[in-house]
Amino acid sequence: MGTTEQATAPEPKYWHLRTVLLRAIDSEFATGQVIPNERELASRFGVARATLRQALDQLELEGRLVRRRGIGTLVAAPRTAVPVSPAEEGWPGTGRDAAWRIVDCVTAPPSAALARALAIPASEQVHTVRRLRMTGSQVVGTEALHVPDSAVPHLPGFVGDTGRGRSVLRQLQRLELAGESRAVELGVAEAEEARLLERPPGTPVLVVTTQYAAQGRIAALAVSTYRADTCRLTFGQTGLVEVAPVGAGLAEVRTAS
Amino acid sequence: MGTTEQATAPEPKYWHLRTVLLRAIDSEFATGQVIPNERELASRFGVARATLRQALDQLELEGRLVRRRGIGTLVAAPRTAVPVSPAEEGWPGTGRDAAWRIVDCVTAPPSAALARALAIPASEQVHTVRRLRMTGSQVVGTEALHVPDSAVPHLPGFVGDTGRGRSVLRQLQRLELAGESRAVELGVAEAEEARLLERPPGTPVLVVTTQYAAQGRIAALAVSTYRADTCRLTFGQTGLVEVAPVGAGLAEVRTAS
DNA sequence: CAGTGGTCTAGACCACTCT
DNA sequence: GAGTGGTCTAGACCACTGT
Repeated sequence: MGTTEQATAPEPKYWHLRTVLLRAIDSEFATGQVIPNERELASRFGVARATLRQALDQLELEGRLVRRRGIGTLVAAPRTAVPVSPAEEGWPGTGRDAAWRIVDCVTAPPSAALARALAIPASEQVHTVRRLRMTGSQVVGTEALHVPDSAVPHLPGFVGDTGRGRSVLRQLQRLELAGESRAVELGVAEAEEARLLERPPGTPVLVVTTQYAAQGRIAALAVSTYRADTCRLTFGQTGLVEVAPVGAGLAEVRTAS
Repeated sequence: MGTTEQATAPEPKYWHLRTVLLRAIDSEFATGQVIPNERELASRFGVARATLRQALDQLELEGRLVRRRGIGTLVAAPRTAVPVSPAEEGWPGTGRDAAWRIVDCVTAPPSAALARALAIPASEQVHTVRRLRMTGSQVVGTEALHVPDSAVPHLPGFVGDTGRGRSVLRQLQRLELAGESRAVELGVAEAEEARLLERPPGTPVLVVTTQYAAQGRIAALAVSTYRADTCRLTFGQTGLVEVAPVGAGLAEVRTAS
């Protein structure tokens, strides 16, 4: 039997369109190339623009298309692998490599939720370092690194925002890292985050929550958000074998049988 | 040139709606409760139904709402933590715990992409075990575990689909696991996958690609997909400290400053 | 300026679930 | 059958980018 089950599957138009467009961009377009505009495509396929946009929304979510207002819709580059693990991002990314860029550092009492997550009394001050994760000159992620004051007792007095941030990171680095546990989930970027990521609000992001344990307590809690459209997070034991750049071929592998 | 122009931020209606609705479901509704229907909400807020739906789409993507056709829109339960690491999901999940359920197992030559990813010649047979990841009786993920024939040479002759699947897993378990590397990215569920996840096509999923290394080669490649709406993937060194159930409080922590 | 994607409207019909 | 979310239409205007 073929693909012709009809009984029960009235495939929505937008889903069919997505499939057709996906095939098209895979075979007829190169990375970075502009595809025809939405009104053109809609009329070409004989659907309303809203319906076509539904299909494009899907492909954008999959990281296959990028839409730029005033410009057009482009075929996206394969997602960039972003290493997320002690070795690469380390305690600090102390500036040795340019992977992280400190935005600022504020010291304040924790919110209730934060105090709970850090397992500290609400009265203890918390240093929050805001950083940007860079890939070359591209911002791909943001991070809020929350550090209880007691974990980094020896901070210098008068330095700027980023200066204190650097000090916090250096202090952390001196601690013996006993372990870390992570969680990854899907979220959307709100106003401030979206601005830092240079994306509109509502942009889907991968949210990574990391608890760093040292000296039998939680030494830091990092909440990082990465652009879901352009990032593939890699958790390498940096093992023997390189993670194959499955990238765009991933769909192939997923559906291979 | 500065990125800090503010001028005017004409916040879209749907984004404002999302914020309002989010506050409402946080304060006035309990998990599992149905919120007013879309037509009702749209007229209450004085917007078109399509605009309201845009706001609901966002909240659904964030895992805060669940929409059920014919029923209504419900406040979603906090995401369930799904452990993803050797200890918990092991080579096998050999059936000892009910976390995985084998669907079937097919043996066939690999696609070009798969052969490349496994670093084997295209002529070698590959066993592909399809499994479902369970949380209680809920299906939260699917997996295609690709194993080169040469990694599991001692398979029994005549057993059913799931029987061979079990054998493959058992064989893998006997290998010494040298390391594994993972990647996580956002994807959408296509037809077959969507069916297994009991969701419509296009459902956002977290795609986890794992390479298992043993005996200096790639012993297996797993491509797992987890429902992004209901899952929080945890990568525990199963360290000292439990990952705090930041869950719904995560937003708080993210925006805390 | 013209052209692009982003937002929004006011309808319509369909598929599904429950009673 | 009544009520829900899912899909789709044919328009409109806005915000942004290039020239």
